[in-house]
Amino acid sequence: MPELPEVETIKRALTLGGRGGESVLGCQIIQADVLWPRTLQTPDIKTFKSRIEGQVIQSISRRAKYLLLHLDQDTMLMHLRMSGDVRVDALQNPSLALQKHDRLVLWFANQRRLVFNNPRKFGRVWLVSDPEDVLSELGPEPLDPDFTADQFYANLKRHKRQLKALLLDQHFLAGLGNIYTDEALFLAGLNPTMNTQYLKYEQGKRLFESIRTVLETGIRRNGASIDWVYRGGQFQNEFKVYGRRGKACYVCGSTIERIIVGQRGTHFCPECQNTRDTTLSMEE
DNA sequence: ATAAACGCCTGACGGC
DNA sequence: TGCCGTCAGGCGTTTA
Repeated sequence: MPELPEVETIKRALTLGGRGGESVLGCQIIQADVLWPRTLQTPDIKTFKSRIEGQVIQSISRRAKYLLLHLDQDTMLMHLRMSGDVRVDALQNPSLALQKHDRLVLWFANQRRLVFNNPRKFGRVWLVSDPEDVLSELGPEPLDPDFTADQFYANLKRHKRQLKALLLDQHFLAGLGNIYTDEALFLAGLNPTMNTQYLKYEQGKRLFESIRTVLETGIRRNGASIDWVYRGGQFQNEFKVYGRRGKACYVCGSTIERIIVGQRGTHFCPECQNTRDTTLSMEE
């Protein structure tokens, strides 16, 4: 489910309230329950429960697709992977039933609870004293004001890979997923299969700006809501290529295609995104 | 270095 | 109705 804008939306809701829940800042954890043991990446359940109980949520942040709850002593990190979601329940009725696929619960002292729901069980939670233990291998944050188009292009040119596969690599750039990558490549007019070795500076700069534009638009729309999981986002109404196989391109009217790139379903306009590798051009 | 195949999971959807 | 294949917002490991 979540890419950078969706996790950012959840972060803001947990910080400021919204999405049907209240802010969890200042909430003290009185008990933790792990309903699906493999949710916990580290430490073991017994240590997790004893360490987290009593700590207060001091602040909340996001790094790439990770959500970070900063506690008194430790940081709890969550990665939602494909189908994770986080909600806050107010317990007017103390026995309010948990929901299907709830995997981890933090019970607060003020009659609330934070629940990690995760149908496909891919999501993971960490409790560590130093979040860098988990985050140290991540690439740059695309919206970091100190990250520049020149740096992005220089990084691109250190690889000879299919462009989309590189953008999805979290070591290269941290936060893009399948939807926003397809949308950014369309906005930049670049073919997802082209090799980065043929990318010109102007193309790289335009890609950098397109990535920022789609991420910022996604955040402004509170992320995208698709499939059976609803989070109140609206960005799905602005998809230009994702999920539009067989439909007409809004720009040129060509039929949007779906191919596989880097093991992922990939949507693009063959006319607007007809950049191609030099080698392929010579073969044609 | 790059990339493919596969594993991890549940559920929705379309075709027959 | 059931059954079946396909697809799904991610990522780690293993294998070429």
